[in-house]
Amino acid sequence: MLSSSAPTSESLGSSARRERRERILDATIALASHGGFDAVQMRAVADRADVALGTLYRYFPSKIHLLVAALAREFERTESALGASRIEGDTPADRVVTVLRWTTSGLEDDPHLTEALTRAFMFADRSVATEIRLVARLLTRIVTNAMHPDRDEVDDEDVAIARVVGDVWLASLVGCVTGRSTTAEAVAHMERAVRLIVR
Amino acid sequence: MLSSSAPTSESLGSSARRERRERILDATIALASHGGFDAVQMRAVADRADVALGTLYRYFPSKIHLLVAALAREFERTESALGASRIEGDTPADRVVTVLRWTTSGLEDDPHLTEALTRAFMFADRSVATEIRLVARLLTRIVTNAMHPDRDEVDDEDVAIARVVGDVWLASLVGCVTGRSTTAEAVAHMERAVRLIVR
DNA sequence: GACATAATGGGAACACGTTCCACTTCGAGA
DNA sequence: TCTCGAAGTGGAACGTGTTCCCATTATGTC
Repeated sequence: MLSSSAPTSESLGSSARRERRERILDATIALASHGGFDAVQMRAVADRADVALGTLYRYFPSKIHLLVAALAREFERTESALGASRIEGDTPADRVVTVLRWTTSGLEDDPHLTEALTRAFMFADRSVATEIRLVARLLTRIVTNAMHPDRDEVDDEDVAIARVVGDVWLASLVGCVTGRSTTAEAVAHMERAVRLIVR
Repeated sequence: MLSSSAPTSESLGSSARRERRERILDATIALASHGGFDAVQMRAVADRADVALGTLYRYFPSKIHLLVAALAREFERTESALGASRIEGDTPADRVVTVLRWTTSGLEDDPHLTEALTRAFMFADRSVATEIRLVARLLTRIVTNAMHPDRDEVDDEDVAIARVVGDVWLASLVGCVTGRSTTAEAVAHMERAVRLIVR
């Protein structure tokens, strides 16, 4: 348990463990991408990642944990991709819209994946609180960063605004996934909401 | 199928059918209220409503349909309860906050029920679109009505605002259910959001 | 190198949502 | 009243998430 390397953050243990974890998440994304939430079957993930079912459950205690962890990894990648480039737009609202568009287009390229990750996020219960919080924090940070790319610190008000934007974003995703609205409608709704909220 | 009475709206058929439907929804609410989403087990619902499992599935093609239908019924009752009384508050924002508080307190009295209904709503997929749309419409109408209790017609802008409020409300519910925030925090967040959005 | 401990593999078993089927009951029209 | 089709009953059976068990393999210690 308390082995050598711990360069990142958590007690992820050895590199073999980390590799296996990555393999599992890769398999999850691949299956989700192909057939959505229902296609992410635990036995299929285990097969594809070349681990036993019991091992999969040792890494991720439920299908929801697994999918939310996959979502968190995607978000981390999105954030670092965004961090690298300047965000287009003159006003905070413009930049937020840009970021949301960018993120959303990434998602609409892969509707199955979006469906799987969104539904997992929405279906999660308290036992997934840690992972959920991680995702929520990432989302808020992405938005506040779009609002004030230069600032390192943001005030309370900005966080509240960013959370509202995040709420609308999630609700819009749910709207798409549940077939209540098309992607275009969802994007339009988000834009309108941002113009209402951010200034 | 095309029997006698159809006094309300849909093709609900005979009164025996309607009674059975009500009994099923009652059983659903009772079980959800007691033990949340997981306690709403189809066999248990069928037992409690005194119908066979197959009959239950004839009325509601899945657990999610069942729970979303129950949510819709609760919303309809909420709306008619609200419609009866004047809403306190001098400004649109105040009235919206009042309504949300009222609705939310109703829900927080019964956290299990809230959890069950919220998770069902969030987990729904396209096949539940009809019921989902019904709930969304009710929610929007409740908010727009709070904004303009006197008006019968509302403009496009108001609907957009109401939808954002609804989004925040749903996201806040999810936040509670997933243990990301306490009820008090959720209410505070909603209030702040409404002040930002409605004027 | 031998050992203790933890991690993994393989697979059976269980729970609950869902489907299916054979049989019975109900209700409306001849 | 009789008949026929629709609706309901009871229960078996299937799929998938989840748990459990134990033999096997890695990992770190002496």
